Amino acid sequence: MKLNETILKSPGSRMTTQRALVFDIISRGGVHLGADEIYARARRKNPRISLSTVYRAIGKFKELGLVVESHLGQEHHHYEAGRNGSHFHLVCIGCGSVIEFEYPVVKRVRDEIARAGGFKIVSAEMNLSGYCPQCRG
Amino acid sequence: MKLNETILKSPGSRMTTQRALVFDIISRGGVHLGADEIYARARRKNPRISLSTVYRAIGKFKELGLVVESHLGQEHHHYEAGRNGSHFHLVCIGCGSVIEFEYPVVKRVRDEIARAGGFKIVSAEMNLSGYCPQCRG
DNA sequence: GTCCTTGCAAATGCTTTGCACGCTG
DNA sequence: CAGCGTGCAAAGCATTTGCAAGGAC
Repeated sequence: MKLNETILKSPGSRMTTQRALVFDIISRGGVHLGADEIYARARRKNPRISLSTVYRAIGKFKELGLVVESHLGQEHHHYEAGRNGSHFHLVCIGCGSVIEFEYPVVKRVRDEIARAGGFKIVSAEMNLSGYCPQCRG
Repeated sequence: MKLNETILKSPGSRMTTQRALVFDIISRGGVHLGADEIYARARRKNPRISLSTVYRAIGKFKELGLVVESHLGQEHHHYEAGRNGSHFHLVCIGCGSVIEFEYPVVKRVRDEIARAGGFKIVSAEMNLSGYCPQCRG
């Protein structure tokens, strides 16, 4: 598990059961979880955990690069554990399911843009929305 | 101007001075404007306009496809007038400026994904963040 | 004249913060 | 045992909504 190492390396950060729990949930969550869902699942293991702790844990993980935030739909944020930006999301307008695509296009664009404009790209996000095979028609 | 025709064509929608004003501001706003900025500019022309009217106007324009909403940064939404999804945004983490790129990649991905997965893509958005030539180093 | 739109104020939903106590390193 | 992390409650923002009055067609 990467959490322990990373947290302990970062000066002034401590390892707690709450953080371990939140990180575990985000890592396992195949789908992209919202803060509320992470909170709900966390309470099943630790009923005393608070929503602010969930948010603060997520914030720390983002800061350490362990978790990536994405903006699916127009609603709240979604989180997923350590990936390196070469995939993107496809949200079905019909059923709300999120399909994840691995695709080198993000990296490709990244390189081309960086070369063309002198930009240093730090992160890339791509979101498509439409209808999945079941929902279209 | 496309606003009049489009509004009048759509059944049960009416043309008002407030809507004209809001649409004009979004159209001219070279940068991508947030609701608060649109509101601020609108008040300079019409001090009695309310923020809810701005939001409702934007909502109507989105519905009619006249305006596109994007999620730059993690903050609030930004709006821009009628484009056809073949461009994307690059946000500088240093100075906050938004650079807009025309690039056929979105269309390309769209077609490939649609073919591969049986998806019908309705809209696509791509956001990159990083450092512009002035801010990096 | 009908009924869509506006303005105001209050409500909502997600996220953040202040503060005293608890626990990690 | 110093100081970061937690829980609770309350605050903060962007956005939405209810309602009566106003305006477009």
